[in-house]
Amino acid sequence: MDRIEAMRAFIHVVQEGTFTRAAERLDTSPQLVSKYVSQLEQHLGLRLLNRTTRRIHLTEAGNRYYQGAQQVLTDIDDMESQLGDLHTRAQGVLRISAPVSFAMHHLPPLLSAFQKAHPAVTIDLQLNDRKVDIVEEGFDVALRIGHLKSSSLIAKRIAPIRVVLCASPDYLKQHGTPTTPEDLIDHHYLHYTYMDMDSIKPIQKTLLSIGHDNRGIVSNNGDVLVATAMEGAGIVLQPTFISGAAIREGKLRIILREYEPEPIALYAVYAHRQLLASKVRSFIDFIDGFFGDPPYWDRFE
Amino acid sequence: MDRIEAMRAFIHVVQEGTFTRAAERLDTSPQLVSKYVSQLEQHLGLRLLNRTTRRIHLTEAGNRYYQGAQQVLTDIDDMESQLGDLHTRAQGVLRISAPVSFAMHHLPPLLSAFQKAHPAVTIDLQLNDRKVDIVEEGFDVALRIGHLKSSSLIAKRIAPIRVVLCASPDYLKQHGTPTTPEDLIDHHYLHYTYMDMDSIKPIQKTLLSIGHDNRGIVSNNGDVLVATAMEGAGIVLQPTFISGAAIREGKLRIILREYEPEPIALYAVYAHRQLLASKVRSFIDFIDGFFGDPPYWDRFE
DNA sequence: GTCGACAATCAACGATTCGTTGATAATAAA
DNA sequence: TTTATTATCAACGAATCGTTGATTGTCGAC
Repeated sequence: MDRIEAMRAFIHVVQEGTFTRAAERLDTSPQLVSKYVSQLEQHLGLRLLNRTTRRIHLTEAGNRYYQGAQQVLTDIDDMESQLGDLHTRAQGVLRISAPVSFAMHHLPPLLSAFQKAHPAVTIDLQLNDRKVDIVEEGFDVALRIGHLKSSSLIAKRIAPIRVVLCASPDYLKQHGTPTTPEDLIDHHYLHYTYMDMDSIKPIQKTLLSIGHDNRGIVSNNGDVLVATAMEGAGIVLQPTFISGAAIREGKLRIILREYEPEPIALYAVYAHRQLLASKVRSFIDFIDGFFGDPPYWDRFE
Repeated sequence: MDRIEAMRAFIHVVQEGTFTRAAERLDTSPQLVSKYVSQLEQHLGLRLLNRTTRRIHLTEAGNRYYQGAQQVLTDIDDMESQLGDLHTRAQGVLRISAPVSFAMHHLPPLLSAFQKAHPAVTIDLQLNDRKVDIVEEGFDVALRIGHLKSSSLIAKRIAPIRVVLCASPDYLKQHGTPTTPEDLIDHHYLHYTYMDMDSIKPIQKTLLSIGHDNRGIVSNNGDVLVATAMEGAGIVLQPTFISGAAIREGKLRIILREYEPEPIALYAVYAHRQLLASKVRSFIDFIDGFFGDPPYWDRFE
């Protein structure tokens, strides 16, 4: 028995004064209304209505139940309509996890525009380069860069991420421009410790061997490495969303372009495809296409 | 879908942190709990829980719904347990309709005793000799005297009601004691206007003819007629619950005893047999047998 | 009074849903 | 890796739901 429907039926009977009219209101049959009320009485173990075929009178218990049930139903309706708003309008707190460097370079304009479009959404942006568990840590959505292994999560591809080798013109003039991966052996390499090596296989071996030589600089922050490369300290392998501006301005130059690995991608990762809160859905829609195709940071040539 | 059960399932999942433990608590299967929560989400149109196979986290919507649902469920439980009390303990207002004379003569001791046995019951006793509609006028129980025609109401027989012809010894000495119904023609008859003539057929004809002669007194109150008969004003046909005391004391003498009509009865009439509020059930049980068998007012010989 | 109209309930019948069982996918622990 | 645990899916029989037609009881009109 659906107690809520039964309560609704009972309340309508009381208000309309008759089973038949209540049934019309509820758009069902008098028989069903009668059944509901009977079941309700059975469940409660006492009579709610004294009824002849013509008229209806509330029992004392019925009177109390009527008031209580009315309250309960309005509570439920209020609650659900409130949730309905949550569903249709984007509102509430949107918790986002994102990689540090990418967020610092490219999220501010997006966040600003999104906030303007959805004023009722409060954004909580947590920057972190480790792989967070979005369910465990309560994130609505996480931005991730790389090749994602399959999981129960949904990963929507937002933009391609090119990773290029580059160095400053000064450095290249001084040490020569490599034309094959093997040429890299003689160079300074600015090594990024979090780099996902799976995604750049073609030149992986060479770079690793360089890394082992410890000739160069190691950091877990790409921005520092790129800036250092601009100073002429060596060759750096970094995504173009960091190095793109310097390349466009001529402060860095791409090398071994024909060995550039297949682009990896930026993904928006979230927990499910259906029954998504509107704030999440809106954010995914918003970020998808925001950066252009190709993304604006890749327009340096 | 039973939304209430679904809400209960959801709440237990949140509290226990796991579908399986919630299922144990609810004494059902994890599959069913999962189904319930899914249905709830489907109904609301949004996700309440972010779940991996190992852990569970509340969505923002889920958090709100959790609090609301918890409130709703406790409200319902409170309401129902309150009604449960109403059902098991006798309490509340008990509205009784009763015939005027019977109530004045024989209800006070019963009411007093009942009140002592069920202190939480407030009695509202309405005296009325017309046939009230207990549903229409909101009575819990009506006491009625007579032969009841069948109806949708339940009528429980409480006691036999003997109706006897009697007169004072003085009157009989003066006018003679009738030995056949035909003898009554020459007598004064104290006529009760509400008397149910169907129940006293054997002497009905004679009495009616006397009534038409208008020789005697007419009243709608049996007590007045009996008291008048005790003064020697004539013959009266009244139930023994009025005349019994006078007969026992020798102030009235029964006549035409062999023509005494079949006893009619006192009935407790109420609306239904099942799902009776405890106060009504208690009262019916209480009055049944209270007057003895035969009733104490008939113990005059 | 007798008849007709209306209201609630009862009975019975498909169609649907419910709740169980077994299997599957995914993750954490060992 | 393997094992154990967890949530979900699929499918089946059983129970319930909601409809239809008939029944009972009550009111109003002639």
